[in-house]
Amino acid sequence: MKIVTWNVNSIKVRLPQVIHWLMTNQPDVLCLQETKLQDENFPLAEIAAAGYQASYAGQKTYNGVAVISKRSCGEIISSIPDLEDPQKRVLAVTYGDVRVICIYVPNGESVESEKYQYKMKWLTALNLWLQDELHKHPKLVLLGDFNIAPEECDVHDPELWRGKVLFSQPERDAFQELINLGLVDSFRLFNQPDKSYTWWDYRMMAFRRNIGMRIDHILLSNDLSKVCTSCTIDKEARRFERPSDHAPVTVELTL
DNA sequence: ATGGCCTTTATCAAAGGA
Repeated sequence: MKIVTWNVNSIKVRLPQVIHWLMTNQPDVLCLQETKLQDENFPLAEIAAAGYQASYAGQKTYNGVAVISKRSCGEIISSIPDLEDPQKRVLAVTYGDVRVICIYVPNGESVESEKYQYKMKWLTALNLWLQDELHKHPKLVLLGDFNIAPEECDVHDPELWRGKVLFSQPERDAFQELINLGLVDSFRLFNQPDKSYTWWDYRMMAFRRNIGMRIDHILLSNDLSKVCTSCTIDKEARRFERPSDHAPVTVELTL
């Protein structure tokens, strides 16, 4: 089973790339963030023509998540219970006994901003909800754009980013608290190239200079980490014409 | 080096992203 996360930064603009990527890579499940469309505008027909189904929770202009898959899913949840939040950032679906939770964690803007407070509150609510989800679903995948670089090696210049949003200690602690629930960062189960990142700023020729951060993650419950055979970042997608600023991340599970 | 780019909605820029 091949499961992928990709922040596409507008499904409308990136649709040709998403279709191309689906046809080329044939994942079982592709989770998208920042679709930036209302549900009535979701390009279901084009995705169906590629042989896939889709569930989605979108809004105008901002945020929005979707899960595209070959199989139909059950048990959909599109918000964190017990969190009052109009922003569309969560989509949980089930395939057999595998729970897939696609998330788009708030960016936070800067550590001084109200958006940072919202981010931290959001992460606390996510953690509480995940405790329940893990009890209900021992085979669980939590994946998406976390907007957190967990370790020094996940940042091109840790000294420059120390204490800054995406790499501040409270955010890194919140990430660790998710790990402490019994989740594993699948990327670090395997030897990886140095300076592996999933996001590069559009500016400053950042991609060409590999000035990036690893902020998109696939966390696996213990049951699934045992059957994980790879986790890879597809840098080729960042080289596409008119690319997203994020690259897709893929895990393979022997299920 | 604090900004350069991209997307959206809406004008003759602004907001948000990370």
